[in-house]
Amino acid sequence: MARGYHHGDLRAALVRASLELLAETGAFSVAQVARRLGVSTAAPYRHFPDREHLLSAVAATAAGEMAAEIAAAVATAGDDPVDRFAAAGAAYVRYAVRTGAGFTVIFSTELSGVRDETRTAATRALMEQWMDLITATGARPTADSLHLIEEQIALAQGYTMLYTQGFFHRSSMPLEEIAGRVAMGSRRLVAGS
Amino acid sequence: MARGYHHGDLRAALVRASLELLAETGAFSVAQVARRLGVSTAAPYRHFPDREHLLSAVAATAAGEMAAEIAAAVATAGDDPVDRFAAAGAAYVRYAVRTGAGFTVIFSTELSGVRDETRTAATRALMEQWMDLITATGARPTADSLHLIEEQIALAQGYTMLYTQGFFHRSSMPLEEIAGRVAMGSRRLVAGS
DNA sequence: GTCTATATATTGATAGAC
DNA sequence: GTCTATCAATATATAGAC
Repeated sequence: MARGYHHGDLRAALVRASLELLAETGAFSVAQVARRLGVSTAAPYRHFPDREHLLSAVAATAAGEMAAEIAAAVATAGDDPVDRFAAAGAAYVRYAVRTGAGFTVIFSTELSGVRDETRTAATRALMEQWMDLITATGARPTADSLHLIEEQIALAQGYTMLYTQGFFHRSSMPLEEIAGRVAMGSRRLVAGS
Repeated sequence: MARGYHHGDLRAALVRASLELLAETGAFSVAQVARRLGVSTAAPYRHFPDREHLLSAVAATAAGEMAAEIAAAVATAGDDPVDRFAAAGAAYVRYAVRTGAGFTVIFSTELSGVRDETRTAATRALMEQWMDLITATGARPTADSLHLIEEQIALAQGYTMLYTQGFFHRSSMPLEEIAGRVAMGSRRLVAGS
């Protein structure tokens, strides 16, 4: 990837490289993403009008991937609605830690001014899928389920942040242990509601 | 605060202004803090060797203030250990939202290279105070209490982030409602452990 | 102890060559 | 569709005047 690098699909490569950058540094800049691909800092602006629109495409991709990973985790979790709900929480933290693109990216305030139909469709699908897991546990459709999803997301995102911020000693605390904690906490939340 | 502004205690003022900046923007830069006080961008470097040491002083102050607010909230919560534990969670989210200086600032990875005795003492005192609340609930000293404090912090920090990121509609969701959710969630965590 | 001025780096973004 | 070159903004940090 030295010089004069030409891409078949730079647009998609920019999104992928953005996710890598987020995973490794937690930060995002158009210039760094371009450098990572060996293209000039001007190249991204042929595919996205500005930084926020690239970030929006990243959020859309992350929302889709996260939804897919949650669906896969839920599928192997059996039939018990609580098991499935807990598996979704664990899948969230795995994806968010691995990619650096949790809800802080997917629902970033920086994106509020960007109209992006692909992104809104992806985030809507993600939330609807999640909601279905909750109503399956027997929570009443509106009030209960909204509280429950908020609590689970808060717990999962909180663990994600504590983990990525180094609040836990990562050597003695593998990611799977965090995932297990979130699954366990999710069960308690359902039981208590 | 126009020009030629002279300070009695610029060092303390820099810390305060940093907390204001974090509260308002969620970001931090030495230059913005200096501008906010009407001093040159060079002035802070007479009081702190670099950006990270100022940030460390901010973290130390935040840890002390948060500990004081938690102590005050716990004192008015009565004698029941679970009530007191729940009050601590609510106090955390109030402080973190209001100041922008939750655990992401107090335990920021950017500070790992800064040796600052004042900060480490403040953070140690904060955590010990918090631990005392948990052991009072009857949790076993080591394993249980560590899990419980982590879960509560994750829940509280997760709600803080969802709130500040605008995931909730702030108009229909006042801070006190978030504080109440965290208190309720804390009770469930204790009950389930 | 604060100022002005400056060095250096990085960012987002644009103009114009190829 | 990508490049080189460039601009304006902002950042951290330092040197030297007052």
